[in-house]
Formats: sequence, C-alpha cells, structure tokens
Amino acid sequence: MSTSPKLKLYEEFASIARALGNAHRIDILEHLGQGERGVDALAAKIGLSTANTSQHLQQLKRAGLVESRRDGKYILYRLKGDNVLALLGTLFEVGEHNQAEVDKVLRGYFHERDDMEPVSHEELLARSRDGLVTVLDVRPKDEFAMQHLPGAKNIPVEELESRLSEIDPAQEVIAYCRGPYCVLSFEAVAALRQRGIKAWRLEDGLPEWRAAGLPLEPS
Amino acid sequence: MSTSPKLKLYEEFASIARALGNAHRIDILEHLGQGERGVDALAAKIGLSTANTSQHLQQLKRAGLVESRRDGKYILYRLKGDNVLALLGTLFEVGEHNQAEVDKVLRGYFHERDDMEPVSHEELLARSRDGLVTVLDVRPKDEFAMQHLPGAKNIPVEELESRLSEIDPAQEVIAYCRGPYCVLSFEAVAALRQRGIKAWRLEDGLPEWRAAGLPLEPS
DNA sequence: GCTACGTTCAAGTAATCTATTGAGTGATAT
DNA sequence: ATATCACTCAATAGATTACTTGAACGTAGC
Repeated sequence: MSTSPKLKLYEEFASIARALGNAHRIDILEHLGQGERGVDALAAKIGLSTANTSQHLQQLKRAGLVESRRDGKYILYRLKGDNVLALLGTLFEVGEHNQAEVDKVLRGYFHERDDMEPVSHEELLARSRDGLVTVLDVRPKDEFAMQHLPGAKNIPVEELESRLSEIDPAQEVIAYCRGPYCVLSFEAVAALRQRGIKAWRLEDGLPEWRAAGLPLEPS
Repeated sequence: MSTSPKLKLYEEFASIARALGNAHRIDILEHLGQGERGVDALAAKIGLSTANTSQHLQQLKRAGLVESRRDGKYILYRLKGDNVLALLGTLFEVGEHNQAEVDKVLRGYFHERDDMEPVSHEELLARSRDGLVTVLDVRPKDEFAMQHLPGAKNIPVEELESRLSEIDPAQEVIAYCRGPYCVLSFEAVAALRQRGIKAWRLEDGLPEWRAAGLPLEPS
C-alpha cells in the first residue's frame, strides 16, 4: 500500500511544523507580524544574506505561513491569516512551560521571578487612563515609525542608557516590543529596574495588540 | 559575538517545532493523547520498528512534548501538559486554512462541502439528551476499552461494513475518533452517508473531550 | 545465578536542510 | 537600449535527520 491518507495529511501538518523549525524563520515571522516587508529589508533586520532570506521566505510560503505580492520592483511578504500568530503563540507557550532551557534564558534577565510577570493589555489600558504610565516602545526607530501604540514613546533599547533622562522616574513604565517573546522588552525592563524605575513588560507585542482590534498610530 | 539570547530562545522554540516536523511523530502524539502507552504498543499501532519508535519518542521528550515513567519492565510515555494538544490543534487549524493540500485530502472523503462540517461537543450533548443520536466510536477495540465517551457504541472502521445492521437507520450517527483530524471518523462518516445514514463527525476526538472536563467511561 | 522481555544505544547509509556563491529574471530609471 | 535594483534560481559543501541492524542495558520471573 502507498502512504495512507492519514499519513499524507500528517505529512502536510509536519511540513508546516518544519517550516517553523528554524530560529531565523521564527525571527522572520515575528518581523512580518508587524507588517509587510521586502526581502532586503527583512534580510538586513535579521542579519542574513538576501539570497538566504529569500529561500527562507519561500519555505514559509510553501508551508502556507506567509504570502507575497509585487509592488513595483519590491516583493512584499506578509503573514497569511491570523492563525499564524496564534500558532507562534502556542508554540512559545509550550516552550515556556515545557522546556527548561527557555525558562533559563528568560530567567537570565531578572533576579526575581516576579519581575518577569507581564502586564496584560487590559491592565495597560486601565492604568494609562489614569495617566500614571509611560508606554515605552523599545523597537528601532523605523519600526516605530511604521506603526505603534497610541501615545507610546520610542526609545530603542540600544539608546536606552543614554536617554534615561527622558523617562519620568515618578511614573511606571510599561515596555513593549515586536511580540510576546521579543527580548528587547525583556532587556529594557531589566535595565530600567536596575536603575530603580518601576517597569514591566506588556504581555503582547504590537501584532497581538492589532489582532485584538485595539487602536494604533498611525492607523 | 556568539549567538544572541534572542536567537538562543528562538532556537529552543524551533527545536520544538522540529519535533513536530515528522508525520510519524504527530501520529505518536495523537495516540498518546488518548493515554499512556509503552514503546512496543505504540510501535505496533503506528507501524514502525521498536527502535525507531523509541528514537522518535526521545526526540519528543527532548523537545518537552512528552514525558515518561517506568512501570515494571515497561516505560510508559504520555503527553507533557495540556498545551501540547493545544499546539497540535492550532497546527492543524493553520494547515486546514492555509494549505491547499490539506483541504484536498479532507475533501477527498466527501462530495459535498457541507458533509465535512463537524458537530461540536455541545451539540452532541444536546442531541443525545433527546435520545435521537447514536454516538459511534470508530477506534480499534483496545482503545475503546481503555476509555470512551459515555454511551458510545464501538465499531472499528474496518468492521463497519460488515456490522452495518447494528446501526439503527432511524437515528443520526455522530462518529468520533482519536482527535480532530483522525481520519477514521472521516472514513466512517463517508461510508455511512453512502448508505443513506445521517452521519456527522464530532469536531473533537477523545483527548479534547477529556481536556474539556467532560465525563468518560470508565472514568 | 540465568533467561526472557521491553527498551535504549551505537554505527552506518541515504535523504534532507542550511548557507554561500554566482548567474538569471523583471521592473524602474536614465 | 542599458544600467541598476530587488529578488530568485541553481549548484555546491557541510550538517542534520530517518531508519535499519545488532549489541547492550534494566527489570521480572524462574
């Protein structure tokens, strides 16, 4: 007998999983979660050659995780459907709960377990209504420019130390980033706490905020 | 610079995805979703050699998707935590929505698109309260014996044709299986419909039913 | 002790995956 | 046209993966 329909089906599911089975491709997906991007732009962000990035993108495309369109001489890639973000989310959750290695890396940023606890977007909305909170976007300038949370202040992590004076120490800081496991926000919160500033990270990143139907700037 | 913490983290997530990146391992996970099993028993169900199955299980273990315990001379494997089933679920969803190939396989069982639509467990409970429904477990006898839905009748798919007389044609049939994409229930529903019996498949399989906290026999 | 059984380990082969290089394609600009 | 830019394709070397075989290990029963 040839391969059963069952195995054929599972082979398809497995091929999707294999597409997620490379750190760079997960990185690519996280970046695409923020919006469309061309190949070169992605390659630069991720630190791979153009050709290599292109091939990774085509694997993701074959797996049905991204799609592309032509715009002039650019070919813009984007996530295909909302469930890709959901899939990444559950993958991260399983990792956090079941993989000791993940916990170790995350714990590396903080001394106290509690420091790691994130703030939900409901909580952020509630606290920011009272005006007691600085919402901090720690992504690079160009990503902030594309889209960001309303009222957020942009200080890329690498500039954080030199621009500490811009942060009101009387306010709480809630930092966010590209996604729930974007380490930039971990780094930022750790750095701010070391300087005695009350800081938390937002549970979600920008794409999850968008998926929740919450407002963005520019919309 | 060595690999950044970000890439290290993503490498961990990717390794989990790679563990899902093989049809046989997905099959193994689906079987383990029903309960603990020893290596040989699994190997027989899946149709792989013991050594090969053992190695697959160890990959799944390294990825934190399964765990094991010794019981006498057996080593029993089981899923690690509830989120593994959730991960499989979202993987299947992405596959169904984004991969044309998946749709093609599923469609192969039915002529009409509507025939594919599953029944939720809420619906099953409501309809079976009125006693109008035969709940049909199409898994092999031994799996039925371990645990099954309350009041379910067991006819393994391969015996379905020869035991058609046992099914009351006046009643609707709701068939279920190991999981949401276990093809046994697809085959059964297709076969029953060809014979003019009103049949649907349950949206979930046995593990999802259990995860929802619903009663089972024997409990 | 020995033997049987269930499982794991180790070695080997074939197939697949990653990243690099350099050539090729399609669209815009001059 | 021709040049340039953004991207893809093809060929390659090195690493990883899947499965087989046969040996090794741990437990249970004699």
